[in-house]
Amino acid sequence: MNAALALVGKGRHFASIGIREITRQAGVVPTSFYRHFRSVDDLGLQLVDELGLVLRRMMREARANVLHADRLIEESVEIFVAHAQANRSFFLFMAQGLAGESRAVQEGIRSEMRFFANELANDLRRLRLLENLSDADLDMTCDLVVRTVAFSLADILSISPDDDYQVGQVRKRTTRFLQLVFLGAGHWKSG
Amino acid sequence: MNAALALVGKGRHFASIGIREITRQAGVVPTSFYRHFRSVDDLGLQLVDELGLVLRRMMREARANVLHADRLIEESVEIFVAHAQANRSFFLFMAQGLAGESRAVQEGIRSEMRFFANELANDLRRLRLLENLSDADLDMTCDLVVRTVAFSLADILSISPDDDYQVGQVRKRTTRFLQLVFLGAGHWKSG
DNA sequence: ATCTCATGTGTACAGTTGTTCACTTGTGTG
DNA sequence: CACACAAGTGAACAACTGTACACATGAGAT
Repeated sequence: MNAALALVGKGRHFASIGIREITRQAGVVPTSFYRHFRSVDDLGLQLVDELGLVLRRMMREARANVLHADRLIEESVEIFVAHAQANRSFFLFMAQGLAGESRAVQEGIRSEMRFFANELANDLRRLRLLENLSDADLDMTCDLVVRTVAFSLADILSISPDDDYQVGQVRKRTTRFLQLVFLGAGHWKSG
Repeated sequence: MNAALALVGKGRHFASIGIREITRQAGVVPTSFYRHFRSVDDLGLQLVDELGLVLRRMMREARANVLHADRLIEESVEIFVAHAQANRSFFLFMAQGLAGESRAVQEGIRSEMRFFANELANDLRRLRLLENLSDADLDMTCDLVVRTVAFSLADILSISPDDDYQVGQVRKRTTRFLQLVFLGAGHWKSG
């Protein structure tokens, strides 16, 4: 799995990676692959599971470190960007998988995003934010938030992590996007 | 190019398609490929150009047919969904290319999206909508709108075009997303 | 001390890939 | 009519692919 991720991190697309390539990167003979996975798609599914762990770690850190309610968005975006850079290959895999070749992987990633959106909705309820929204509308808003952040992934991953200026730009833009969405949500009248 | 699109439409990922596969689908001998393209990436770039035409046609139709300013969002979404279904393979290619393997294709698609966002901003200015926004903030808003719509692509493309119920759901959700964004934009104070 | 079993190895095979080269063929232009 | 030329052909190549099978090895349990 690390080998596959490494290849993705080097710019390859998951859909174009083969068994031999993976085992070569892992420093192991091709036949060994079958000791662990039925196919490359199977490996992909297990990667999705691990991606879930990465996302959960990120959420936990966000919950622990976002202290000032008034800077909630900025700080969350900052944590997100930091995690995206620290787990570059994982998030590359995620971005690829969303429109990937394996229906199962696609569905898995989407399911992780739904989970993430649900958790976000719960957090907002707990913080007593956006109480003007019905449950369905809150879910809708969180869905939009998660999508927006996910799209920023593409921005982050396509620039160099060292380019502080560009990273700052992405961070600023993502923050504005979310502020806009929350502003809209604050004025939304459910029903 | 049609052959490549057809393969994408059948569920293959562009990054995993080879020359022989394309020519086989086209009913032509592999060597013929080189008469037209330097490489598969080259073909991808030309597909991006054609994608640009598709998008422009869509914009033109939207401008011609969106009559009632108060139903602007709904009607635009409807036209978008219709085009996404009518050009399924093209939009699949677009979704794949966003996180694809070829940097050039990636950049091309992004550039098309920027163009689209700019045109949208111009239209809104012409319609005297969102006049409370500075130019930069209007651009930002349009960027968010285009991203949101692009993400809905993934939803549309992953369901069957015949499943009217699901298509309706996607249409409704996308409309809500955009209403939320525009509501936020309407209350946004530039500067 | 022996057995089990997860992991890895080596060899093999048939099928596929990208690319090359010299060739045919049809079509429009001078 | 002759010619140029864009488009397609067929054979060939070495490199690579997925997968099968029998075999090695080392660690933990009995």
